[in-house]
Parts: sequence; C-alpha cells; structure tokens
Amino acid sequence: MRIATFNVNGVNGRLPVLLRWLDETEPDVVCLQELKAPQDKFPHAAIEAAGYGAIWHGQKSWNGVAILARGCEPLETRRGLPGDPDDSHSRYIEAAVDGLLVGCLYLPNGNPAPGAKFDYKLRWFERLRAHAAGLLAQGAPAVLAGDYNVMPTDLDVYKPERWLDDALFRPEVRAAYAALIGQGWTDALRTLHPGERIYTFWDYFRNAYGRDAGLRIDHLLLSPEVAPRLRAAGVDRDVRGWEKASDHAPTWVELTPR
DNA sequence: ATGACGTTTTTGAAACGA
Repeated sequence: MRIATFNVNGVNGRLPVLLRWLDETEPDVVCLQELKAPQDKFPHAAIEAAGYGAIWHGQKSWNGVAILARGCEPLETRRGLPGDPDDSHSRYIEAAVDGLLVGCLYLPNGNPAPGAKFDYKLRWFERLRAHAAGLLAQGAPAVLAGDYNVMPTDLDVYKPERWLDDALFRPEVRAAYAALIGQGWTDALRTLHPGERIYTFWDYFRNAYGRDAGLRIDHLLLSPEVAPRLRAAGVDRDVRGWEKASDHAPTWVELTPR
C-alpha cells in the first residue's frame, strides 16, 4: 500500500493538479496540507468522484489538513493536537485507515526567528512530540506524515550555510526533529536513501525547481510496528513541474500489505 | 539586505509562506 503526503498550497486552486496526480499514481492514503479553504469549501464531491473518502479540518485563508483514503472512509481519531485549547490553527488530523493510525500534520513555518512565530513553532513541536510519544506507548502501528517545515540535516538543503538562521533550519528545530526521531520513529525516505540529495519543496522564486535548489521538509515517520513493512519511498518530483503546481511535490512510502 | 512568486481575502493591497 502507498501512503503519500502533499502540501497542495490551496486545495481549490490546485484541484486539477491534485486530481491528475491521484489518477496517475493511485495512492491508498493521502495526507494533504495547506488547504487554504474553510470547512465548507473543501472540494469533497470531486475527491469522492475520484474514488476517495475524506476527512478534513479547514480554516479560512490559511492552514487546513485532510486525509484521503482510496475506496473507503478514514475513521477520524483526532483533530487538533492536545496541549493547547487556545490554538486555533487547523494543523493536525488523525484517522484509522487500513489498520494504520495516520497522523497528518502541518507544522508551523516559524519565521521570522527569533520571535513569537518561532516560539509558537517550538511549542507546537513539543506538543507533537508529547502526542507522538503517547502513540508509541500505545504500540499503535502509526505513520506521522506531513509538512514538518524542518530540514533535518545539511544533506536536506541545497545551500545549508544560507539557511542557518532560518526557522526551518535553526539548531532548536533540527534538535526537536532529532528528538522526535529518537523516540523510535523511522524517517522513511532517509532510511532507504542514506546520503542521497532528495528534495520535496522548491521555491517559486528564481527558477528554484529548474536549478534544483530545493529543501526536504515533507516527511513520513513510521512507528516501530510499521517500519519493517517499508519497501520503497520517493518523491513525485515531476508534479512540481506541472502547470499551476504547488511549491511542494508529493512524497510517499510503499508498505507491504498487512 | 532585499526581493524574486504565488496563494488567500470585505477585490485590491496586504498577510503569509519557506
């Protein structure tokens, strides 16, 4: 089975790209981020017609996350991370699909750093780590997929020296990601492709995609119960070159069936 | 250091992204 994560950067503006990609690659489970649409403007009918059940947590203008499942309905287990009742951003949704617990997340960008937005990012990361630790403690077969807004190492950014002070690469954020991995999660792409330059995002500016000036910030983390099933992982890079493309490319793992 | 581009919204200048 294939599980993919895709920051669409506007689910309605990007609908033709999303539907074409679903049709061509037929992923079994899809985590979407940056819907940029309120709850009642999610294109449910078009996604259903494409053969996918869906749950989503929308928000006007910003953020928004969804989980799609091919040929079935995701069973929602949570919306929003625990730990801050005042957090109004739609950045986390979780569902049981095909015997897996799938968490779809959109971690805050955090720029400019330092500042209030960076503090929010670090606090959100702490809440994610607390929740992720709980999933591991339950022994859940889980996948945490999404836009983490973190390049974990120098290998994950085209020019590390230029990004040292950026909220996506500052030491605190890389340390938070490393601590999450340290709980026992497997970074699927990096595990199957050690030492390889793999990017999932290319800026719209300065022909970044043409120059391959990219970042690896979209990740799929597997719990210990799921990691032995990992068979392949990759990025659908060509989607970034399509007409009206998102600045992110879909990123995926292939798991052996249960 | 800035801005390059692209999305969204009290439709047009501004906020946000990474």
